[in-house]
Amino acid sequence: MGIYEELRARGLIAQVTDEEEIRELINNGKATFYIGFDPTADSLHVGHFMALCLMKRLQEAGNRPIALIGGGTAMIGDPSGRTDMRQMMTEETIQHNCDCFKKQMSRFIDFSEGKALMVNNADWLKDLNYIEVLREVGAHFSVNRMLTAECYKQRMERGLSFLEFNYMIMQSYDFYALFQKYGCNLQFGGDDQWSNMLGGTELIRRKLGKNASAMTITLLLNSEGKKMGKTQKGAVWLDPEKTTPFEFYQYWRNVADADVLRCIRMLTFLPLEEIDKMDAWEGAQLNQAKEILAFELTKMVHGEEEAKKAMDAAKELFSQGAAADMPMAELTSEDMTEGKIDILTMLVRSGLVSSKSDARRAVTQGGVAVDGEKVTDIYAAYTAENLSGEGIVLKKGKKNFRKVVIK
RNA sequence: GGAUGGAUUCCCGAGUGGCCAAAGGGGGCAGACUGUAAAUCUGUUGGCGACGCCUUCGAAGGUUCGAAUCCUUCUCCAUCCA
Repeated sequence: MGIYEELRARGLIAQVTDEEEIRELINNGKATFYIGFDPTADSLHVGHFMALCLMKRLQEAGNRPIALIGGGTAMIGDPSGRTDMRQMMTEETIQHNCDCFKKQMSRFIDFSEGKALMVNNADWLKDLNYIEVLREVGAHFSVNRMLTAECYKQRMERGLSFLEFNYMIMQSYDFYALFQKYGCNLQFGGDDQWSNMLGGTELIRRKLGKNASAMTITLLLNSEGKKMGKTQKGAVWLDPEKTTPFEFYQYWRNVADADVLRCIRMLTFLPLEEIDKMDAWEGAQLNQAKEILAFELTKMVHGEEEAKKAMDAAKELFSQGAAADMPMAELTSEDMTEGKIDILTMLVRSGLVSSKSDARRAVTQGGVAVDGEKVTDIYAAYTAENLSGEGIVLKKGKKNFRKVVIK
C-alpha cells in the first residue's frame, strides 16, 4: 500500500486537483510539497499538529517537505473560515510567533541535511512592488471568479476588506515562488484553504504553463460538526506552557464516543490493521480506545515520559481521587490571614475558579471536596499546618484537581 | 459624500423612564444518572466585606428625584444611493 492509499484509508484526504498525478508523485517520493502555517499565535495547536503529522508521513515516504511560515501573509490575515475581520498584528508579534513556530516544528520534522526546508514568505512578499504585482500577478486573477470562491462568499454578508481580499493572491504567489525556487510541485493545506490553493496552481499554469497540484486535509471535526482542538478556554496548544501535558491528555481522553475512532485513524501512527480491529469496539470498551488515543497523542507531542505521567495521574485521580503527579498550586504565607485560609480564597488562589462568587457557587452546589471530603461550608478554613508537607487535594467538580501546598 | 437602520452581559436576542444585574435561548459551570462518553433531568451563570453594596446595556456629555430606555456630540457596523 502506498502512502497515498494510506492517507485515504485514514480519511485524511479531502480534495485533490488530480488524483492520479498526486498518487504518482507521493507514492514514488517525487513530491516537493509545502504546507503554510500562519503565525497568528505564539504556539502551534492541534490543527497544525495534523499538518505536521502529514508532513512526517510524507517525508517518511521519501518526499521533501517545505514548512512555509506565513510571516508575510500574516500581515494581511486570512479571511477563510472567518465571519469577522482579523485583528491586525504588529510586525514584532508576527516575528515572535514565527520564532516560536520554528522551535516547535523542528521537534516533529527532520530538517537535517536538506531533508526538509523551512522558509518564511516574508522573505519574498515584503519586497514586492505594488504596481509590478498588479501587472504580473493581478492580471491573472478574475475578481468575478474570486468572489464566487466559498471563502469570500461567506464574507460578502459581513463585509470584507480589500486587504483580506488580497490574501488569496499572496498565497497563490507563494506557491508560484516556491515552484520556481525549489521545484515545489504540491501544496497541502486545510480544507478551508482550497480556493487559495487553487489560485496558486492556476497562477503557475498561466505564468509558467506548468502543472502543480494541490490537496487538502480533512478538517478534524467532531460529531457535532465543530472544529476539534478547541475548548472553552481556547485552543489546545502543543506548547506545554500553554496546555500542560496532563490537560492535553485529558482533552483526548474526554472526546465523544462518536469521535474516538476517527481521531485515532487520522491522528495517530498506529497501524491501520490495529485500528480496524477497534472499529468493532462499543460501549465501555470505547473508553479504552480513548485512553489509547490520549496516550498516543501525548506521547507524540510531549514524549513518552510525559505521556506516562499524564496517564498515571489521570488513572489515580479518577480511581482514587488523588495522584502523585497532579497540577500544583503553591500558596505562600501571604495568602493566609491569621494563619488560616478559607475555602473560597483557596479555590480562587489555586486557579480552579475565577472569582469568589464562583467559588461560593461551587461550594454551595456541592461541587468542592478537600481530600475526598465534600465541603459544604463556605466559611471552612484551613491552617498552614493542614497545607504543609503533602498539602491537600482540592477538587472542584469531577475533573478539576489541584494539590495545594504552602511554601 | 448622502439616506436609513443598528450597537444590550461569554454568544444570539428581548427590553424604549422606576417593578432591571436586565426575559428567553445557546454555551459554560455544578449536581443526579454513567464509562472521565453521549443523551436526559435539576440548579446556577457580573463582582464584593452578600437579606446589603458596587460596576455593567458602543464612548463622552446632558435632561430627570430616577436612564439600557429621552436629548446632544462622537466612534464603529449594515443596507441603499453616488
